[in-house]
Amino acid sequence: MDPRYDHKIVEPKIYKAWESSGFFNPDRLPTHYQLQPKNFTIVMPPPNANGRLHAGHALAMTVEDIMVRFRRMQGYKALWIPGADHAGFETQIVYEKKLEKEGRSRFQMKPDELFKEIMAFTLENKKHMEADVRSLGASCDWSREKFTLDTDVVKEVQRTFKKMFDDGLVYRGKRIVNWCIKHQTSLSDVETENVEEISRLYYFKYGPFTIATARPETKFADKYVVMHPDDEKYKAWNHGDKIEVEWINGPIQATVIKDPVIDPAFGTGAMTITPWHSQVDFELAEKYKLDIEQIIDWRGKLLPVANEFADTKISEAREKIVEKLKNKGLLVKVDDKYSHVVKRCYKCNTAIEPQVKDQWFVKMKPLAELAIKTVEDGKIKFIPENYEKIFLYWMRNTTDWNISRQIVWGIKIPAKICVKCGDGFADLENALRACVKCGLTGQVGELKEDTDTFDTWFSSGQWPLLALGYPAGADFKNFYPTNVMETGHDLIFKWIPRMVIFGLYLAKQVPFHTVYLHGLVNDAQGKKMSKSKGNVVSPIELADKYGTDALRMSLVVGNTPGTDLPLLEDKIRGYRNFSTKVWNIARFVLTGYRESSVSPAFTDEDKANDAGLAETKKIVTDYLEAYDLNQASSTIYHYVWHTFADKIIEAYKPRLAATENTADRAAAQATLMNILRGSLKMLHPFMPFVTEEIWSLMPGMKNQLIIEEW
RNA sequence: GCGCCCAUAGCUCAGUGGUAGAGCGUUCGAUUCACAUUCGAAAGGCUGCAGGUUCGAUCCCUGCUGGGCGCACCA
Repeated sequence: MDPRYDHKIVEPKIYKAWESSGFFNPDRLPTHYQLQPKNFTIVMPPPNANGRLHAGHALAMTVEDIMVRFRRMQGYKALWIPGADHAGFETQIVYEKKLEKEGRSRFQMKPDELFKEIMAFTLENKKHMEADVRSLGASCDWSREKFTLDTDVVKEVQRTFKKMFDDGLVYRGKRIVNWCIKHQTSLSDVETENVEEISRLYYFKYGPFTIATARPETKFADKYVVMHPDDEKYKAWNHGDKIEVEWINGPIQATVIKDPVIDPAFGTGAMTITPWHSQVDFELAEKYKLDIEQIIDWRGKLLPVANEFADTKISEAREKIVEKLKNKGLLVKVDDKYSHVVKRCYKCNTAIEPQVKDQWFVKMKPLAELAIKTVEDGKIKFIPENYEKIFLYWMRNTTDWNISRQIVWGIKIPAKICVKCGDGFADLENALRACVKCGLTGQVGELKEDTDTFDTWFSSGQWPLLALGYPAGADFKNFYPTNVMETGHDLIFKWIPRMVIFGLYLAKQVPFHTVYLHGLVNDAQGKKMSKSKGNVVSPIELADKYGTDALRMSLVVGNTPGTDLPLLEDKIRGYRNFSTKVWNIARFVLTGYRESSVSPAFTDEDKANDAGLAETKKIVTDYLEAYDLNQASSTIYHYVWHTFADKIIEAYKPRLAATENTADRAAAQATLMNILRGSLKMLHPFMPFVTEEIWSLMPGMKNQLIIEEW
């Protein structure tokens, strides 16, 4: 054996050997595995095809690989399906930046051309992502790899839409959406960030009232003034009263609305509403069937209703409008320390402009109820447990889900929209020619194709089904429901609920029995890694420096699910030393190894040490079965280093020093070999490379360690 | 405002109803030995604060203080 373990040479060699042996594919496992009736399945959360893996992926790959390798060695038909995510909005933004650099813009391109370009770009980059997954030692079945824009995936996602449309679970509706004026698309709530801001709160005279607003630029068409029904200050007015008001662009007639959503203690207790650009206002408008009018266009500029301010950006218009109101004597006061929360685009940080738009929505209530019941019945186990509470809390407070996106890089919504009445219809076969709804009233509604694409989570929510070939695929029959969904705890809202819902809705069964949520990997200071902060550490570079095994150990030892962890280089170095230790243990045991014809005479010490190994294995197995990777890995680590190396080997040195092949020497040697074998097996899921390499150097080993019996 | 989590060694974090552990760091010693090092030893903790349950609480409960995160809002 080489005096030093060189991971740079060994790792690629070993991974290649695993791939060519075919054991990542459960169908190609040796015979005794085929007899094992139990499956173990994990569907990999597909990494973005466009990017390299980050530290969070490294943790995910490590955790999932440990689970899969453990079960494979136990004799399960272990299936881990890799995937690649087209990552809709994310990727389109990356590509738009590229276009920007080249002096182009997506708004000057034909949608299908843009789509083709992004596809080529994505498929080209996908190789790098896959290489990263391999370098982390992931024992996933590449022959089953799925891309989220594979033809069958696209077709099935569209079929789901049709089914939901037929079942009345999706509807076309005018609703407030989160509109990003930069990206020219609506965003779901999880794609926006709430940022606390200090702004000015302006108080204006509005007829007999004083109203407060942070957004004077939206107020041109405000013609409803709202107050709480029980507010003593305003008891002189009744719901529906008409009043004459001198307003920004002259006198208008306003209507009094009384509604309990108003907080009498905020501002003056009276406000005017702008239903097109505010969620609450929109809801009021719906409730009382009020007129709604768009004030700000899709690019964030004022519309002609603003008269002389038309075509001005809202940020520029604000102070000018305040100035005008001040000159008209309508400005009462300004509070410049008003703290409130503003929604921003999670990608470009642009302030979200609430807009009313015709979009497709998923009716969440009945689906959420399905999910709640299933989880309450204990059909899905959360690790750590408290995430069940978070899941339920979110599911109980969910609102309808806007699934329309105005970007090309995604799965097209197979629908037709009526030009006349604005209603929409699912249309998979491109068969609809005229509006059904208008047809009922004897009119002809011309239809146009919906050019929008699905929110990425609409398709990724179906991923466990799609990756297994739902509904007709053999894998779906054999491997659904999967055992574990392992992903970051930040996806407890974004992804997990949608997968549960689609699983229950489409397959009538949970998509997975266990949800394992790992923490987020931060930098050494515990700060979130981000490109803008420049503190991103590549797991691939660290693995290159210290070995993948060392990186993997550092990510699981002392780390608990659900808790964020810092990526500490010192810690990785510590486990690099451990892999060196393992290598040297093997060197010591194997280089002194001599074939012996003498039958060994085992001592009490030997028996005690064999028993110690068995006991350790039992403990580790129990931990692994409970998905406690921290305890499992810590236990092995201490056993191998501080029991096997420090105590047992030291104690056996005199017995091995015998020059003759005595029965005692044979016993000592056999015992050490047995403990080495057992240790390598236990370590293999955690440190697959160094253990497999040592295993190949052991005398009389026919199989790869990856398929050795646990 | 609502919800969730955390508080343990210098740092980063585990853990358990029976007066606490790891990695890194620190100190001392050993090392021609399988060891890009390793081995042996040591120092270091009123387990955030105050109550309660218990024979016994770091662990379970309540409150408080201090942090983190998520959600939702009021113009």
